[in-house]
Amino acid sequence: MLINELSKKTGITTHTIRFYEKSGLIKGERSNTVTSNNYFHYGEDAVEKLEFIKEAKSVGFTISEISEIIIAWYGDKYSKSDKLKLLDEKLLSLEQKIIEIMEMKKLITQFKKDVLNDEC
Amino acid sequence: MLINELSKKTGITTHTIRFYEKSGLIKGERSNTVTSNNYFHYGEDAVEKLEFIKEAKSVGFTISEISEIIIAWYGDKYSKSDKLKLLDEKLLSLEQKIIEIMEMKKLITQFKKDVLNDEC
DNA sequence: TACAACATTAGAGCGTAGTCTATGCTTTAA
DNA sequence: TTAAAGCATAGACTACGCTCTAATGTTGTA
Repeated sequence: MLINELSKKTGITTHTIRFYEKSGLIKGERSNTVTSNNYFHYGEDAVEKLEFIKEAKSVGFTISEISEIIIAWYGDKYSKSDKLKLLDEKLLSLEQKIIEIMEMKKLITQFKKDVLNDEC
Repeated sequence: MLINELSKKTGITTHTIRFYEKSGLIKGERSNTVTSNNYFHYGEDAVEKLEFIKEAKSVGFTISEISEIIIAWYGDKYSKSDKLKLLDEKLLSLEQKIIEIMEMKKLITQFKKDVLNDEC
């Protein structure tokens, strides 16, 4: 599919898709049969990756972290054990985020008590 | 205390403290007895707020969200019930973040399985 | 064949959250 | 008393993650 269709399928603008492509998160391919243009073609993997990027962004991963995960997931740059190591690190960082959020919940719950008791 | 001491106590640079002050997150006071300078003085509340800001940032709250929370916590701009409502909203958004992180954990765990099974 | 719709690249602009520099005044310690 | 350290303000600069514009070429439908 071309970029416009990819955009419609994912709800991500073509501008942003191109930005992600420049950032190395996804990769379109030029047809080796068509020579009249230099349009990029995308497969279902691009849809999958873009959906992943949306979710990964919402949990606070940066573009470069997302890039690492995608390379560990799809790429052939790392060895199997390196991929697993990287993914485990990301799982750990997610655990850490949950802990921090729990602590923040406690804090805000305490703020609520303070408000109720007129302590500030 | 003056800004330098506040900085040392919290580990936040004076530049960033001033940035937070401009953003309305903390507020120093000028002494009404000293007239030879216009230095800002900070109390323990500033330390408390800055520590909170650090934690709130790490869970992904923006400056303007943090500002809202601090106003609900310390300020007298909102009514009691408005404060509680705002804090409850923030608690809900934290619950939502946890759910998203759980989903991301599932995804990455699946990626690990894919890697192990050479499925990508 | 005209023209709208879509493709590409390069590069400018923007909001957020700092980070740093310059300038000038004040305080403090030698 | 003088030099170093600290304080204030204004404004420039930076990184990240987009977002948009301009210029130009291609495709598809009336």
